[in-house]
Amino acid sequence: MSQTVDRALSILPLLAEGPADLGRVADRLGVHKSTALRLLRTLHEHGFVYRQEDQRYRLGARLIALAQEAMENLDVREIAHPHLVRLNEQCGHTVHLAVYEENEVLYIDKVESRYPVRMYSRIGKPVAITVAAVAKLLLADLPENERRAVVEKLDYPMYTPRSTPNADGFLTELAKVREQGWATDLGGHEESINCVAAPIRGADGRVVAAMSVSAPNVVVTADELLTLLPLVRRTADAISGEYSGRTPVKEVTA
Amino acid sequence: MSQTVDRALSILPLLAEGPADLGRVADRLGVHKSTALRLLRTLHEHGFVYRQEDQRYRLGARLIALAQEAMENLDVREIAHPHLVRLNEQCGHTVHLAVYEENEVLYIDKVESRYPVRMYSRIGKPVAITVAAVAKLLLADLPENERRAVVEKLDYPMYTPRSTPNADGFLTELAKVREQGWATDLGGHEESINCVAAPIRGADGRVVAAMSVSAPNVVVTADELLTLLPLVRRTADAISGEYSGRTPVKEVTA
DNA sequence: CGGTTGCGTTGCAACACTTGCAACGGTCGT
DNA sequence: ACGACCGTTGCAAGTGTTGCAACGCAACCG
Repeated sequence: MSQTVDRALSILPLLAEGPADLGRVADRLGVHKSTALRLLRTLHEHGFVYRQEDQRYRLGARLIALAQEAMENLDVREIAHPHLVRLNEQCGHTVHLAVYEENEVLYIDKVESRYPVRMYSRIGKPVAITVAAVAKLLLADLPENERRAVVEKLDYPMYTPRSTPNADGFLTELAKVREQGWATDLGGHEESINCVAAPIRGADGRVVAAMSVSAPNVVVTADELLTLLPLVRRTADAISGEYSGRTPVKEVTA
Repeated sequence: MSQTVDRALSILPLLAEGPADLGRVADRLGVHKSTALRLLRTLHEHGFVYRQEDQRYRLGARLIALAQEAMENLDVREIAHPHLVRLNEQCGHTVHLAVYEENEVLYIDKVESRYPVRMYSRIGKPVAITVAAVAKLLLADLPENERRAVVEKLDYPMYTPRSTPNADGFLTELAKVREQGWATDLGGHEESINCVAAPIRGADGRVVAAMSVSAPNVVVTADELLTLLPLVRRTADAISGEYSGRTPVKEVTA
């Protein structure tokens, strides 16, 4: 909607690929070097980009700090965290918390497995939306029309033979998940990793987040992991209860 | 330098304080509502802001994902991580990795203490720059004039009676730190928490990052923590060596 | 129930701001 | 020492941005 801002913001994902010099940024944006320079300067003033010694631009520290604040403002996260820790203490596996936001599912918290074999994932990383157990729960709860729209637009990469192959299969899966109130990912993302997930609901019953327990086959079989389902659901329900109980609206005085 | 972009970017820190509606954003920016609306729309298209059901704007998911990528691009981090983990396995305490960037010191990695009592800190959170041990190391290595400039501009909040009180005291401390090649924070930030830190240097000898071990008094006394100094320094040196050894330039084909 | 207030939204005309150009200055490599 | 390359700056042209005023909509209240 605003050309100038649009261009400036487009620089950031570009720099996320790695440091780039002025010429490169200008080329990728399709604008004159001087234009790119001025945009970069503005971004720099705000700390969104950083200029390293070799004069190339990198993403800046303020971006990281800001993202941090963004996450801390999510109250689900704060409420859920102690529950996630306790669950981890009980079962020992990796515990994740995720939310949905405009075509993306994002991990917003994580407690690491206590077993030596750990799965790779990072807070802030967009989730493999077509296969992750938490993603299924979050998408399953979207209003009918929105859900269809999102599902149609997705890609369905075959991470493994058991990955969700296409939109139709995914819709069927989502229907099942919505009905049963929990979800799994049995080797759909990484051959040897399974997850069980349960939804966290707000006072109105809508799913506001989802949590999961993940473990590799070498530690527990899928069947063994499934025996944790009641525990996971109880934990999710506990968080739901606490979350709907009060609405701790952080008031910022004008 | 670019008014439009400048305004747009100013919206983000503003939203970091908490969700805000259109009117509020316009007021804070000092522009007409329609202008603010268009800026917000552009930010929205790029996923930097999110519109919640009550129509108010929040920081968006893409911001978090971008910050994530920004951190993964820092090669010190990647190299250091396994060393941090090993150090944590050896001593059991919380291990931090931090870098300096334009007047801020930022934690970019962390391995949690294995003791039940943990200190609060978060990756991405700007560090208490006047007292943290890692901050001292990073600032101590700045070129004379830049160091003075930064130190003068800082605030010196008295978190505890042992916090650095003012610029002069800080400069003295930095001189000491530079000379001895390591730093401590003994209850300068939180009364009961102590840290020992060591610098990580690039091939040219400049400090590129700093790492620290932190533990509360209730677990180990300051003296006991200091006995870990050799171990911390060895770890830092190991990282330095590996970091200077190769320059794994991530090439992105145009 | 109708009027009022408050909010987000849109089309438009004026003009401020952005844009690309051309030229400069520095650094590196030959 | 020369040329090539990259970042930087002043300027004139014009495009994109801005504030305004008017609209639609919901909530609130008399």
